[in-house]
This record gives sequence, C-alpha cells and structure tokens, in this order.
Amino acid sequence: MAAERGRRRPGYAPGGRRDAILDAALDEFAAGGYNGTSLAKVAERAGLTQQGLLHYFPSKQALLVALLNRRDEVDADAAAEEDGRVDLAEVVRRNVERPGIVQVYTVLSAESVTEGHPAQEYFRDRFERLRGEVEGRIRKEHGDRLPSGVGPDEAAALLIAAMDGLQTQWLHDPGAVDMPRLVRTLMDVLTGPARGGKARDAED
Amino acid sequence: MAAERGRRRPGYAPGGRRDAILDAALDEFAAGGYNGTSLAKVAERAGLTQQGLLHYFPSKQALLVALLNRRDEVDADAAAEEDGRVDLAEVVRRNVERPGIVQVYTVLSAESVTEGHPAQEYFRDRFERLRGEVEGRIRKEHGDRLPSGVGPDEAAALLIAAMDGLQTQWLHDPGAVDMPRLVRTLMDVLTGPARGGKARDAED
DNA sequence: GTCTATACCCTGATAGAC
DNA sequence: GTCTATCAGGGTATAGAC
Repeated sequence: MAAERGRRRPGYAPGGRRDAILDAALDEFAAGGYNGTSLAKVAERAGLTQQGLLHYFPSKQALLVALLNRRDEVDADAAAEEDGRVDLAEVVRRNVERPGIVQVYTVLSAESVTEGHPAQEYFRDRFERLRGEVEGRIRKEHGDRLPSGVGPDEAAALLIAAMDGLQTQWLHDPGAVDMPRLVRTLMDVLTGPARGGKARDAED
Repeated sequence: MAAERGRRRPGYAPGGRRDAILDAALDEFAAGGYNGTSLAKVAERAGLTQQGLLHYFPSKQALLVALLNRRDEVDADAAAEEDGRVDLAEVVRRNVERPGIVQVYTVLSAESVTEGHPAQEYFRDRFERLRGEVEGRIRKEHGDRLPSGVGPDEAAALLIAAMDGLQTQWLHDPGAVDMPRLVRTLMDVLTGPARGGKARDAED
C-alpha cells in the first residue's frame, strides 16, 4: 500500500541512487535545515555531483518533498507492523536512539512556518492528522472524558506539543531533559490518577 | 539595570536607527529564519542600504545576537514591572496577540540546533534559565511535590515544552489549537486536582 | 545516468568617497 | 553616518557532451 507511488520507482532497492540521495538529504537537512543546506553538500555526501543529483530530483524543493513523503511511507509500514497502534511512549524511547531523525523533524517543522516554505502544507496536515490519531487512540482507551477531566482532543494536542518541545530542549542539551520519563509522566497525569495499566516503575 | 550595556548606546531612543534596524530584523527573521534572511532585506525594511546597516552591526551574526539580547532586556524590564513573577498563563495570553514575536522565537530556537548556528549557546542557556525560574516559582507556590505526584522540575520542563510545541502547531494552523486554554488545562492537571486558586471558568 | 561548463543571481563583507 | 563600487564566493538551475 505504501510501496507504490510513481510508476516504477527507479532504484528503490537498498543501494539505489535515489534512496542514497534521500539518506544524504536527511543528514544534511538535519545538520543545517532546508535553507542552510546546499544541493552540492547533499550530492557530495551521496557520492555524486550537484548536477547528477538534479537528474533524480528536478529541484531542491522536489527533494525535500520526496524526503518527507518517504518518511511517511516508512512510518506507515512500521505502524502496520505493530498493528496500527500509536504508542507515544514507545516512539519517544526510539527517538532517543535516533537524534538525526528527531533533528530533521524539529528543524523542518519550525522552519516551515516561515513565508513560502515548501513544507508548510505538509506539516499543517501532519499535525492535524497526528492530533486526530492520538485523540482517537486516547478515546478508545479511556473514553470521552479522562479521569483528570481533560478532553481527549486537548490531551492529544498537549502530548504532541510536549513531545516536540521536549525534543527542542533535548537537542540543545541532551543531558538536561529525560524525554521518555517526562512523556510517561505527562501521560500518567493526563489519563488520570493510577489508571491505564502499570503506572511508574521507579519510585522516584 | 537592564538599561545600560555598551558605553553610550547610540540612538536607543524611539526613532533611533539601531532600534529601527532591530525591529526590521525581528520581522524579517520571523518571516524567513536566520539562514533564509539577507541583510539587504533587513536593511530595506529599516530604510537604508545593506552597507549602511553594517555600520551599526558589523556582521549578520552580530545583528542576531543584538536582537536576542534586546529581547532579554525587554523581558527583564517587563518582569521587573510585575514584580518578578513568571505567570505562564499570562505570557500565553499576551503571545496570541503577537504572532511575530512568537514566530521568531519558534523559528530561531529550532533553527539554532543546527551545526554551528550562532544562537546555539543563547538558547541552551535560555532553556536552562527558564526551567529554573519556572521550577522555582512552582516550588514556592506548591511545595516540593505536587499533588499530582510530579516534581516541580518535571512540571517546569513539561510546561515550557508544551508551550513551545503548541506555538508551532498554532503557527501552522491558528484555528486548530487554543493555546491559552490548553496551557491553563496543563497547569491545572500538573498542579493537582482543584488546587491553585480559581480552576476553570467555563464548564466545558 | 553522470559529468563539465556555464548562466545568472544573491550573499556577506570591505574600501573609500562624500 | 550613509552611500557607491566592488570583491570573492556560493546558490540553484540549465545545456549539452559522453
């Protein structure tokens, strides 16, 4: 389902040029943002020239869009594997091991609020979809009103916001915030006192 | 206290060139980020040439630093007026009226996690200071352990994170999230059931 | 499919006239 | 204090050889 997009997709297999370029773009956009990264840098990391890169992606903007779409496909595949669940605590645990991914996401989601940024629509839609998914999951698990008195829609927006904000703090100073623990804490507090399975493991 | 910095500060008064340039830089950095903004654009908005601008600020980096420092002074003055309190709910209420300010902050705080960004140190320090201030305020008002069982340090990191994350969502889609309401909700939930003065006003 | 060559514009910054 | 002139470099993108 997430596997076909264009007609034939030249070189999607591992080792394919297209994917190598997208990998390089991910690293470079993470390191410098979209505006701060040149096609030449991406190309060099992928092992070809800037003009060679433009054979696969006709413009810098197209490269960014392709990168974001690929991310969605990977996520969709992963979600399918674990049966459609959206376990935020698990997402956070994984993210701590992948600072690169976290950094592209953090940088691009903020950079894209600027005028005419090519990822504007992407992130607006993504936030909307994400809020809906998390809200639905909360509603299914805890009902239409959480014990804390908070609505599932509010809890969803707050959880997503906190995760993003914590990522920014964490990227600036990885030792300063314990993301998995804090997200766990917030979930516990939102979903009400001593509810939703095993609460905290450690005592403090 | 926050009023002197250099020796004499040429033209700090309203109408002063220096301040006009910083105002322009604020708007332009908000619209395009640091990397996405040229000195020429800032200069044009301020009503002089790029080279004229460089007479006041020797480099683009110096301009950014000056901008961030001025923001701190303004904040410090404002905080002094209301007697050192850090009322987050009030901050959010005000921010909704100033999308420009919110946008520079959001864009720059994320952009500055990139390699070699000139505002890295500024934001790392700012987050650290902010966490400390909010934690201290919570501790003074609610004690060393909140009724919810959450520590003041955790609550501080979460509140700041949620505010920043909500700003990003809000900038992408202003109608999608009610920032003041959501922050209020989070504060209530963190500080425990029906504590901390008047809880929610509306019923729903 | 990948390269060289190159067009064309924008960038931050310097030198120096007025 | 502000401008014109200018530099050296880098940006995206196109044309066309191989």
